[in-house]
Amino acid sequence: MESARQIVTDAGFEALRTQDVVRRAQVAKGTFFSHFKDKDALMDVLIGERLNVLLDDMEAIPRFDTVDDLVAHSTPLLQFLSRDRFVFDVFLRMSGALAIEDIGDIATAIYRHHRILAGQLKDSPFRTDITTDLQAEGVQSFCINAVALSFCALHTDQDVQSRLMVYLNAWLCP
Amino acid sequence: MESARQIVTDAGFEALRTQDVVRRAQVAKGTFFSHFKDKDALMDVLIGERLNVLLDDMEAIPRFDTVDDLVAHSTPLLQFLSRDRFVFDVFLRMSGALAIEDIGDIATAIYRHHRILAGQLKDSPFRTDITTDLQAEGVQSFCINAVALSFCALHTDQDVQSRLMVYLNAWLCP
DNA sequence: GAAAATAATTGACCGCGGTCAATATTGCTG
DNA sequence: CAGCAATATTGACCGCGGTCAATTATTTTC
Repeated sequence: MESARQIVTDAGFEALRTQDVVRRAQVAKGTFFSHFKDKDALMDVLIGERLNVLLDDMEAIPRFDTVDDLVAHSTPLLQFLSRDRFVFDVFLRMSGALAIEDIGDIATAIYRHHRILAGQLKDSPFRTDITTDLQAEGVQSFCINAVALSFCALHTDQDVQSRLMVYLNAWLCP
Repeated sequence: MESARQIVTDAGFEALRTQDVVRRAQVAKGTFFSHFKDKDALMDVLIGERLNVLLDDMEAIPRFDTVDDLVAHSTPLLQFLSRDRFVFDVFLRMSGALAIEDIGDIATAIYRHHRILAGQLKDSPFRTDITTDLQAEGVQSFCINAVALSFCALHTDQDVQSRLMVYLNAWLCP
């Protein structure tokens, strides 16, 4: 883990090679794969811990007074995901899991994000015709969509935040 | 292309190997990669043509009278995407492109889907406080989200359609 | 403390995507 | 048709993720 973190710091997520990790950690390749199912599993942990740091900050917020407020407090997460296409791809790939036993850190972080959002939305002055759980699911869906479009050459007219703002105004204050 | 289609028909998208494609097509590996940037580019065409068949059907619909109607007519697309995890991963990966010149068939199909939806929503009896363009973007976002959750072991309580129904009722008829 | 059972580690090896210098084919021109 | 340029094709080769039988280390048992 320490070797992997160092490589990511030095050269970025995309440049990480299992060979380099094991060389740095002074172990054999097989040892790596006895600890991690595959390379994605390592990425899952690496990205998961980054997400959890950002979620720690987010958890401290009691509620959102406005949509602007929500978007502002979501910015660190959005920026982390939209900074690196490779990271976003791993994020999408690991966001769900076919079997309970391989639910990883990213998927867990997404549930945590959902719980945090739902809690905060409970005390926020938005629409009341749907549950805060559903509101939170929608917010997450729109966050992903906004980040995804930020990577698309045909959608360079808006940045992630302003796109999310439009979505969430329509979603939370119809 | 013909070789690739045959392999997919016989063994599925995930089992496709460039080696097998070139062997079947009686050409060398290098020839394949002079026609396609990488394997994903081939997948993009293969999946893109499937999507366009489904969109052809969808285009024939004039409008949606209810959310149920919209969901019902979206079912073929949803089922295609949620049938095969590998296909959905490629779909997500190819859904945007960093540069205009590598916008592929899947990304193009997504724009087509958006245009079709926006056109149909124009004549549909849903909310009028936001543009049909924005409505369509939201519908797409929720479709992706519903499919993504269908692959997640923690969300087996609902099927894709009923999940989408909940989303779209909240989105289009607030 | 020796022997047996269990667990951890190793690195040669494989499969597959992708590259590229060499070679063959085609098209063009006088 | 010869000669040249442009284009298409080839397959040996590379990098990297992942496997697994063999080996070494650790724990358990009597």
